[in-house]
Amino acid sequence: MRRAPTALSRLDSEREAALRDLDPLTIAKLWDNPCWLSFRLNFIAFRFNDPVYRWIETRYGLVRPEFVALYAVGLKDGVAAKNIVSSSGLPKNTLSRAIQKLLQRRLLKRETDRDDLRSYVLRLTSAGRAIFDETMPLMVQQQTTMLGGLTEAEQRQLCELMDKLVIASPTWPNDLEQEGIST
Amino acid sequence: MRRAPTALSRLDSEREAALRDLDPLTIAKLWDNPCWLSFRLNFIAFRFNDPVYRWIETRYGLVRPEFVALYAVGLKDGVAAKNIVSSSGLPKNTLSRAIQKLLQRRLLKRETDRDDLRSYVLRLTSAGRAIFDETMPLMVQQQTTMLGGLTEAEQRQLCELMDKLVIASPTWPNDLEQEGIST
DNA sequence: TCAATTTAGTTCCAAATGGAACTTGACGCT
DNA sequence: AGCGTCAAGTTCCATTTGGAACTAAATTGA
Repeated sequence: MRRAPTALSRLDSEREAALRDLDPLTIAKLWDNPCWLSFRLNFIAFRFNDPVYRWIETRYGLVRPEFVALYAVGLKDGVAAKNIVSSSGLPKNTLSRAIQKLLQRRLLKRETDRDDLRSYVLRLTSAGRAIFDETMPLMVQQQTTMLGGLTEAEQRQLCELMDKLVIASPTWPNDLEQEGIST
Repeated sequence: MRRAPTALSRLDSEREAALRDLDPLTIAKLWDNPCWLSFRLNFIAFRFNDPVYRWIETRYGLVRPEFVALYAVGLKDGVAAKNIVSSSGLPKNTLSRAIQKLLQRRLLKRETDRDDLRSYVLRLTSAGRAIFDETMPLMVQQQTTMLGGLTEAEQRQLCELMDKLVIASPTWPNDLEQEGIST
């Protein structure tokens, strides 16, 4: 199933075969599209997210924002809703509801933050941790599958290039501006 | 797969400053997250999509699936709804409605496909083309801004690495499997 | 120190969403 | 040809979504 990184010649024939499986519009979005970054990001992200979230939904009955919250707390114990909002981009009311649901289902617990009484400190219950621990390897497996066509070095490169983008992201504008606001 | 922070000898001070602007949870998702690919994809995609779609919505009153459809037809004249579905991942009923709306607003026209009477051939009207032409440079500008922190060579690398992923995508499973289905 | 503003999280409700069933046409297969 | 299955696009409807207004707490600043 999983192949070792392939030689260029081998890749070519596989590549031909794979291209035949892509929709013609997908081909156009790849190679005849000035917005190459956006398409590749959204397409690859979708191919990761879609199987993962469908599996989580059928397995645990958790919808996407719920799992986003659970995963975030699993990664970093004690975060607040605001952190999940700013790292995920989901609207805060959606996350508020997701967290309520997780509290009801006892997958999450929370206590008010002593330093800021508006805020709550979130933690996983053991039931929540169990879901996190069971899901993580499957997500990693999906990632491994997706990266299977790249060499180790290429995987590292990709990771580092995307790192740079995320790190630079605070300097990007939050709104498109059509024309410079005149001086 | 755990990753060490990217080594950036010279830009350390800038990097420090940028890191201070990232949410602590974002930092954890970057460097303490086995699913590094998923996070980076979704985060960067969001930072592109969010400003772009908000601008398009306020400027033209087009919601996301509507613009997805318009953009697709702009890129490749004569596509059918099914192509947009498979290249975008949006559900087909959502796209059906989006296309209806664009037809009503005379941004799109369609004729039945002679070779398949179930299907329609979609084209932009000149009004639709005008929107496409006005939006494209702004999207490219946003992309240029986002890639501004990478060298030309790095941008090319990123593009090529993501290419390989998209090309390999037809071999990826559409569903997560917990245990191998025996051979 | 105390109004004025901002921030964390919640609630409200109109609108968007997407699964499932449906319609119509294409494509087997015998 | 005739029958069963599949595919393109639409419609139905229960659920989800997210903007906006809200509450309460923190912060600013004069």
